[in-house]
Amino acid sequence: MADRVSTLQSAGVYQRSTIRDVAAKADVSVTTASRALNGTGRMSDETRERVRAAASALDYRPNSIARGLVQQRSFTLGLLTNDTYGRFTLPVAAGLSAAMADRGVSVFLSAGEYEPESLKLNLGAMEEKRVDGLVITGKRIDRGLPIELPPLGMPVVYVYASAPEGAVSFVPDDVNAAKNAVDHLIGLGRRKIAHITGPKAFKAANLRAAGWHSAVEGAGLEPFGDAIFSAWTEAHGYDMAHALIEAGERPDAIFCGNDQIARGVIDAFALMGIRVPDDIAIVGFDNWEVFAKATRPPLTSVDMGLPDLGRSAGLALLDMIDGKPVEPGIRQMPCTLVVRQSCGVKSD
Amino acid sequence: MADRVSTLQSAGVYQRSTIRDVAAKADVSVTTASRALNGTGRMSDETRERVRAAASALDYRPNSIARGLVQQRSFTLGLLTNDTYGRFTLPVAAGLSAAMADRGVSVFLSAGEYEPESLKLNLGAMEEKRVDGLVITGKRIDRGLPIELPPLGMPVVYVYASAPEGAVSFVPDDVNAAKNAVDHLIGLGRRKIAHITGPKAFKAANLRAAGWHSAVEGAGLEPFGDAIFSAWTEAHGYDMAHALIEAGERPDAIFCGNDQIARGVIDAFALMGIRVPDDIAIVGFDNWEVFAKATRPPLTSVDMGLPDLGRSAGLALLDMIDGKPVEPGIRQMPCTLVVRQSCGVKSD
DNA sequence: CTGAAAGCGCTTACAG
DNA sequence: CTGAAAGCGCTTACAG
Repeated sequence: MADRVSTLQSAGVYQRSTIRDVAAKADVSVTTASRALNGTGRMSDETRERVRAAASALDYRPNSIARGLVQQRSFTLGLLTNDTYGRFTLPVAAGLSAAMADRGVSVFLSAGEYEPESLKLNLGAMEEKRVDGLVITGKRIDRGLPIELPPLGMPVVYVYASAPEGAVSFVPDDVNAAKNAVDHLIGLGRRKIAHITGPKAFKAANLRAAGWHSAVEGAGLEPFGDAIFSAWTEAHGYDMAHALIEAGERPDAIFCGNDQIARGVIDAFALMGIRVPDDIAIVGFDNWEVFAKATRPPLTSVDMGLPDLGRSAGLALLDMIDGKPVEPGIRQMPCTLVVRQSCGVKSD
Repeated sequence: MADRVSTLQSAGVYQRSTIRDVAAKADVSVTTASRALNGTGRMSDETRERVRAAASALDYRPNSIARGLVQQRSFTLGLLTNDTYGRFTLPVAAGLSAAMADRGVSVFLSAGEYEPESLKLNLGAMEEKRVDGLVITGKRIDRGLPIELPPLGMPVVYVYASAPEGAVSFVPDDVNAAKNAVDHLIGLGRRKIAHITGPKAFKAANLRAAGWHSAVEGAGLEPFGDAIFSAWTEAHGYDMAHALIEAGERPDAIFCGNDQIARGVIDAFALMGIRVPDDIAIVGFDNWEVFAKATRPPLTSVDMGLPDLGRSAGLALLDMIDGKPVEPGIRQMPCTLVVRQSCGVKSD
């Protein structure tokens, strides 16, 4: 049988070489070729090498569809997200997809709103593709899927989304992240630290407020007023900054629940002639660089390490797929504070 | 043979039903079951219905891996992007993935920098998965892949990236989008329209400048100075706004090459006491809502319709996969102007 | 150390 | 209108 040369281009059709071509060229059985290529079985180094050379000469690419059929694994994962906007999903997806690529696993993206209809469509597609597992991610840690997951017969992990009882999930450690950010301000000598954050209905807002509270009390200080629950927007940061200043006594620092609020606060202060950080230090949350780097001065902010969240979730999912025991529950992953100038750190 | 019930959960293993189970339950051959389910072949309505009922009772999901093996199609696409940041990619991916989901096609996401190493890794994975086609996207229309694509034997389309000669590619129609935006300003009575945009090295910046020029000249006006090439950042918008005002005569409108520049300009004007739009109208480009909605006043901006770009690219790719003739070349897709308040339109 | 054969779950000529 | 059989490209008991 003539080799099917992989670069052959007849009638626009590209014929890939198969393991049979490799076996024929190396003059071994298909069985041996398979084992040589996969590093399984025992055989002489010479044989293994001969097979590998043949594969390489033919530019052989194993067909993972065929492999998947017999091994009952597709080496694919599904990623479901409702964060069309991409603020959270793309970093998670990038970390996940990079970690998976190293292990020969590819990730199907299913972006869109979490509407029951489209969700079912996408889940159905992933079931038909026989994905080995599912990563479900969102844009807030207290909202999950709006539908009950049908019994899927595959492992699922949640990232930055609420998960049902007994599931494996990964979220940032909001409380400690907030605590560390506020500790940092305290370490820089700030004593009157206010907190402006998103809506009370968001769990993340409450956790960050708790971290703020705990840092302040841990240092033997009084919280500067109550946490101000508002909305996650610049406009609200702007308005709340005005309200805070008009209320009378000034804080010497504000820990903001996200970068957009921090941005609004800084803009308001600029127009009021309040200097950041000299008069009031500001720290944000998200480390969303288009915002954090664009404020004047650049914003110190908490980085949730979303790529790592995606990576960790993917690795846990792979373990589950391999049948290894994985502890259920919520994993709170550590965040890091990215220090820029808005917090008043001395530059060297 | 007993049906393998799809909800059976033995030793943690979930046994899906196969077409054999469906055939057995409907008391037909596997051949007939296949045809009934796919709507091919001719058979009595009664038979087809009986097969469908059996499939539904067993919660049968066709295994697209098995189907792919015989049909030599995987019903998957690969999406390659270097826009880790996600500004352009996620909208494109969402449009692509939604349009594909309706057709039973799933999309592999490969996000990361365009580093030759990781690119080869990802391409290799997609070849092994036997994707039916590839969508290559980026974050600027004049940069493509840093590696020569090996002969892949599969169709490729480019979106928001530069494409090799003879390829099929989709980009926004920057020239006309800019022209329309400036025409809008002219229609509102503005006569001295300046242009601040990104670096001269970016093709998009030159195209938008050309559109600005053409609109101004088309209306029999003089361009207000040369196009100001700068950088795509707020900081540069801010600085250029200062430079423009200090230079002497004021424009009555500025068309900005992106929303971040527009944001910087508006912020600078706010601090200078220049009123937008009363004194100077501003229009941006990208319609990136976190920016466009956060400026005071909200920003009128060009929307490139990225989801539609992804959608169109996917449909073209599907045609190519089906062997239909697809004209090579660059398709410039129309953009729309989203009117808010910064351009000075009268509110009703 | 190596190979012939069965089989993963489908589709599709081919035959009736 | 319906079915038996071959085959997509692999892996893996089983046998030697």
